[in-house]
Amino acid sequence: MELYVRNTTELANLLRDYGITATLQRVEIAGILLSKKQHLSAEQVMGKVNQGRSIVSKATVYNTLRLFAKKGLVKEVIADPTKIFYEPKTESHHHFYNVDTGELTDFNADLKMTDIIPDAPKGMMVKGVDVTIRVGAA
Amino acid sequence: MELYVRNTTELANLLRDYGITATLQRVEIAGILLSKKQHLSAEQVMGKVNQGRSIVSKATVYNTLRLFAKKGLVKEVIADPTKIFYEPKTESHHHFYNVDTGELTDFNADLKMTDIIPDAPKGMMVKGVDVTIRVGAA
DNA sequence: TATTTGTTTAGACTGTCTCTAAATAGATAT
DNA sequence: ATATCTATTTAGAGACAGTCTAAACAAATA
Repeated sequence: MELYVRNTTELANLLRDYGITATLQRVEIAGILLSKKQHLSAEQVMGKVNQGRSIVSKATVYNTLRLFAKKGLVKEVIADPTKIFYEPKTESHHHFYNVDTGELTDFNADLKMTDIIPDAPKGMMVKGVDVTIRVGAA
Repeated sequence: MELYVRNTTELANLLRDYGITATLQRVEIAGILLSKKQHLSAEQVMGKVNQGRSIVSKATVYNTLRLFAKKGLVKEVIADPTKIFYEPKTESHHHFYNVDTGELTDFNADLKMTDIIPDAPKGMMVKGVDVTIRVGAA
């Protein structure tokens, strides 16, 4: 599964690999978000996908990002209390969150966080571990 | 600094210890949130503080919780993408977040997370480390 | 061609949270 | 005490991310 894809057919195949029907709008959105390591909010995707022309509606942007996250193609980052960020799902990494600017930056998890976390409550399954390091002006 | 305080004068003193001017409204809110280990949203605090009668306005609830967090008396929990939760600031612990129900539960950090995290970016200071374990129906 | 199923859409709507400008309360000076 | 200044609270308007609805559209199948 190749991330950071640009080509339309490759993108369509990638979507199918994740069980997502490829449509024009979905390919457009995937093309933007998966082009490189980045964290984009729904409104940022909205802006980039509709540069000038209007291709994808707001509802579709929100629905599509949610769908991508549910299918495991992208990851939601919950760190900014005002909005969700989306990022390509790459190797295990976590985030610095700058509380002054709202900026997100990655750091690699050399030590697997899963090694040090407790078991999930009975009947529950661990869906993921998110580590956020809040940073700010010293 | 005694958390889980109920008594009004103790609460007022606690607020002063944290550099917060004690007012009727602030003491009411502190009394609710600091009474025990719990995670409350602003709207939940709003509901509890105004049982029947109306004592504290919405604006004051939001402003006060933000003030408490800034002064270090309570902690903001960013895990639910739709709202902020507030909790008494106790020993280092982290959270299970049930993605199906939105429920938060604590787990103790026997291993200090600060031991395994990388340095903050240049000129930045680490304000805190939050670990959220997303769980859901198996 | 008709039917079914899935996707997209504009725009209304919701819920959390913030802002504003006025009223109130508390503290300080005279 | 009384006047003055500063901090706090307030109702209500407003901002903004995100969701919902019901209709239009597209694609696949009968």
